[in-house]
Amino acid sequence: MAIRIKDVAEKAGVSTATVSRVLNNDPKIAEKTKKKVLKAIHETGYRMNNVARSLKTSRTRTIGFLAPELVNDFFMTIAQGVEDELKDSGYSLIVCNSNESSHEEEKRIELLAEMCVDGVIIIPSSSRGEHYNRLKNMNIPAVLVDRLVDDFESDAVLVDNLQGAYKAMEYLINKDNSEFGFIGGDLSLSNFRERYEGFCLALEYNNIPKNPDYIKLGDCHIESGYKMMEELMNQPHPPAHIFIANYFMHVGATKYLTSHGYASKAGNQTAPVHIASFDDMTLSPILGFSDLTVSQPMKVMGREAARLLLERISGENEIEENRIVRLETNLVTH
Amino acid sequence: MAIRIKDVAEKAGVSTATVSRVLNNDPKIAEKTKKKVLKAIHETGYRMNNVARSLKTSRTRTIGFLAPELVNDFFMTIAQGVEDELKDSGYSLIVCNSNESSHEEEKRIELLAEMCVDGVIIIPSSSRGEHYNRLKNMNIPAVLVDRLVDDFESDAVLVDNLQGAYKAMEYLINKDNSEFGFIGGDLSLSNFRERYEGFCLALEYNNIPKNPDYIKLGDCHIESGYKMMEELMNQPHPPAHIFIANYFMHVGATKYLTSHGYASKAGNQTAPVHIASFDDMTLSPILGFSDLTVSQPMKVMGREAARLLLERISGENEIEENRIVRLETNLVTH
DNA sequence: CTGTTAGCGCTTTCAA
DNA sequence: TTGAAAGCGCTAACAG
Repeated sequence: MAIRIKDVAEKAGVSTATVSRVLNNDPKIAEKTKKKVLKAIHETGYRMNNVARSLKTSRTRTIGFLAPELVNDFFMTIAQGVEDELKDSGYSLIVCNSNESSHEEEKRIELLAEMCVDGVIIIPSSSRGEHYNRLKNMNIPAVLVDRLVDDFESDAVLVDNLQGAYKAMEYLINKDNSEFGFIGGDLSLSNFRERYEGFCLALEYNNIPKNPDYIKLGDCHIESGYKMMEELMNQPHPPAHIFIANYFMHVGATKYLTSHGYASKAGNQTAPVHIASFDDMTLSPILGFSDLTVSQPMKVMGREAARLLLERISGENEIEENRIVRLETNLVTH
Repeated sequence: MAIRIKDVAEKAGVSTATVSRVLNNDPKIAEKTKKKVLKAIHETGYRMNNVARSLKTSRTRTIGFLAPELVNDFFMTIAQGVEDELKDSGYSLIVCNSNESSHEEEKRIELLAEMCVDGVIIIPSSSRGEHYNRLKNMNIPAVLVDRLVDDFESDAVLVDNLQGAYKAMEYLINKDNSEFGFIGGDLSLSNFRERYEGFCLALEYNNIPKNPDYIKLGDCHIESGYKMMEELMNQPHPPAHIFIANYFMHVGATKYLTSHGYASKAGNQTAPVHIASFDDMTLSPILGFSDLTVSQPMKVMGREAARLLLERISGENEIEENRIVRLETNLVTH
């Protein structure tokens, strides 16, 4: 039905091998033949069948990107970074959704393996990583982004979460060292744990007592942020400053405050709470109650992940050890 | 290197054909043989090579999803809807980014065609659709979502944009029929044009004059929304009510107002402007100055698109005409 | 520089 | 119910 290499060969009066060579930019081909073939390709409207090529070469020139959610600017900005880096490499990205479930994640990985992707970039959906080993068995290189997992070792791109949280806390403490609350995600996830450690360290260093009632752990979603903020504000004496370890929880917390009639900082300084949070997103500037965020270099994270992966795939310099790239965060004031 | 069907066949003491039959749930296979094969599959850790299968069957069981941006909750929620619908069909989704460029879009379509996807769902990046015809040539069914394009006909899933805008305007007008501003995107895009028409119709019907100075057209991004709002507010007599035809422009407009010290509706009604906008997103409730949005059923749009596409792919009932599904919008007050 | 040819791993007639 | 064998469309020795 579709035009095959054979049709082009016949039209150009050459062999299929020659057409294939033209298609693959083989240098040792006569300029004249090349022209002839190119003309035939154009006239027939021939398009490569990548499935056939992949079967032969056992390379698909595709990379899988597995994120816990699609509707998530943080993950998708990282994906965009990956794409940017891949753009000129001839590789294309297959974006998949693990739906925040280890089980779904496992199924997706199987699928990507069956599709014979050349490599995979994963934003882990939990701290469980044992099922990633299927990739190792199949010799498919993987790079983790944002967090590490148990029972699986590979290249990874992370940010300095501890340092980021610490710096933000330092900023808050310098303004006013009263009580500090913390809203965060599951501490079994490496990134959240590190941010919590940064929070604690800053308090310790400044001799500020840590009040357990002020520590609220949820699940890094808007709804959870809302709930955690509610619990915090419903205390007899809520903390004046709150560090939120994740953008979406920050959004949820803001929703709570807004919908309960709290006045934001707009214009006055009588706001009931003062928030600093991890992640600087497009909407961060319009989140009231907050003028400080810890910005992660999302695109760079994606680019780095792609770079590490392409190096593994090309396999030029047999890399033995697992490489962990730690990127710096930036404080952003609004 | 990897285990092939042949290895399994040898282990089980049957032919490759038999293994293949087991793999494909062929009913006419002896229960005993099946058990034997399954055991061998399990013991060898065999995994299907989908590339080889696809070459043979010329079906990849993959669907391409092409959106102008990845970092866009609107597009990604639609993608999520597509995934939801596809979940139990054995098809998987390849999410691609056209980067809001017709040219990139064309390249992506080529790529998807080369990857031999079984169908494509497209959110067009512009009103140009002529390059989509390559899909028709290759007999790859396509479904458009969100907007129509010139020079290409296919199934499509849209919302009733005109009606949505009209309803929102009606709501605003009922509260106070003074001056109305409009901030929107490129009117060559069918969705924005329809929303503009709804805006105009509502004014006409209520005998409210349309002031050309109050009509601002940008490019449906945050920055543009900011700029358009700036232009509106810098007029000697800015309109009191503004309809914004897109969520991201609404965000930008809000950014402008917030960063220029305008007090939002929180608590008082002295806000300088009153905004209604298209799209109801998670953050819509915390956008000040606004208590009304037109909600598009994003997930349903995705599901419908997937449904239409799968019908085309299965090709059971040779559908002749192009089907346009128009979904209703909902007014949401915050 | 170009052609011949042997598969890549799978499915699917056809024959047994 | 199972096996033998012929390809799907492409690439890569190898030979010329």
